[in-house]
Amino acid sequence: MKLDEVDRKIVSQLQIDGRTTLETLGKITGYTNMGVRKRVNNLLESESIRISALMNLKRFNFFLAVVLIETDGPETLQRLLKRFENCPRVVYIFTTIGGFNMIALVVAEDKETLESISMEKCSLRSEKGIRRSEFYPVMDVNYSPFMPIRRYLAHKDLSVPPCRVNCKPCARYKFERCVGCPATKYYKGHL
Amino acid sequence: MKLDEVDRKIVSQLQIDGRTTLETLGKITGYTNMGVRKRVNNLLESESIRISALMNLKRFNFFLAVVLIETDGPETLQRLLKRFENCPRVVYIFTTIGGFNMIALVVAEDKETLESISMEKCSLRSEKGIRRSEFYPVMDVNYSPFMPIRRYLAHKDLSVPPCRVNCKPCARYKFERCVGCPATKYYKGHL
DNA sequence: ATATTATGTTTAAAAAATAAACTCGTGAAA
DNA sequence: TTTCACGAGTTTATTTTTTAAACATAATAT
Repeated sequence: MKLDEVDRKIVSQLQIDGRTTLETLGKITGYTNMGVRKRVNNLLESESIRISALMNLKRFNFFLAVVLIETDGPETLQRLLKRFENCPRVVYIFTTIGGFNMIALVVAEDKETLESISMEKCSLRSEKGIRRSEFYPVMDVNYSPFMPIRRYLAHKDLSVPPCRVNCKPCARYKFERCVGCPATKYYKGHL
Repeated sequence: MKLDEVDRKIVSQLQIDGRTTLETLGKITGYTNMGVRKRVNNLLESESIRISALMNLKRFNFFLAVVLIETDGPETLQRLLKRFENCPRVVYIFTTIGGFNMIALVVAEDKETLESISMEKCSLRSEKGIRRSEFYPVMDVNYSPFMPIRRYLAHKDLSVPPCRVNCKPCARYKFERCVGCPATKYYKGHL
């Protein structure tokens, strides 16, 4: 898949404002609104692009961290991927080659909760079969504070978190040092 | 800033489809289209959210890498941030605390070019004052292949790249092992 | 008590999106 | 060469959406 100059202009504009009208996109490209419509529809239907809401981390005072993980083999890696597939705190999970074979970006509503997902049973690092891991709290997201936080996973209606680690028995949750999982009923935060 | 249940539904839907009409959002929330319109406008004007086009890495066969950097102090860090501010290959740069103080996500059109931004003078790692760095090619972006590649920076009209490192004298560029900088005229790739 | 502000609704007008039929150039097959 | 199908844009008429403005109403501040 390759984009020509017209697609490029369309995508650039849609990155700045994903709700730009077809009329405006037409003017930018020198096409009619119907011409540009077919381009945009193609891009969307072929899944070349997606137009999506990003959240401003600064506005919401969200905290990010990068987690580096080395597993003892591919089974552990797969287990981790499966387990955190629907975790609303996971922004990205990359599998990599090199010293670490998994790198994740995770989000929390406050520092205390970030600490929970650094150490507790609900943490990526808690999985059996992890040889080594490092945890880097993010101080600044430079250039642009907008991130694709998976809000639709924070539906607050489950009784067991997607990762299957119940918050209730956790001391941090009990003593109000962690807001719990945003996908469950007993969530206490504002994600 | 806090989102209530209505905002939450709006943002969730806009994450799935950023061009969802106000009518549809109204139905989802039980509001009129004008009611929901004010919510959406507030979210956008307060910069709580942004609606933006993301690119499908798989469709375009893009390659990602995570770069970990430890600098000798804050000056080097600031210099790096400044230098790569408008680099179209940078997806994210985080400043972190811990063993590494900078973590970046970079993108390339092919493996050869990825290698360039791992080692060449245009690489994040080439900056003076870097004590230590690691480079992790991403094998898989799990769950969702959509990423906010900064396409508007790939305008292909500069004569000197934003990072100020000219591609022309570079052997990799000369021997077609690197497509060069997407912000410049002599770019040979398809970003 | 009395403004004031934040939120939502209604209405009518303007703008945008859509479906369908049409045009034109290109490239493959007869 | 001719013909036909196809992709990419345009035009037009119609339907949907968006928008602005005036109006409600409840909560908050003075």
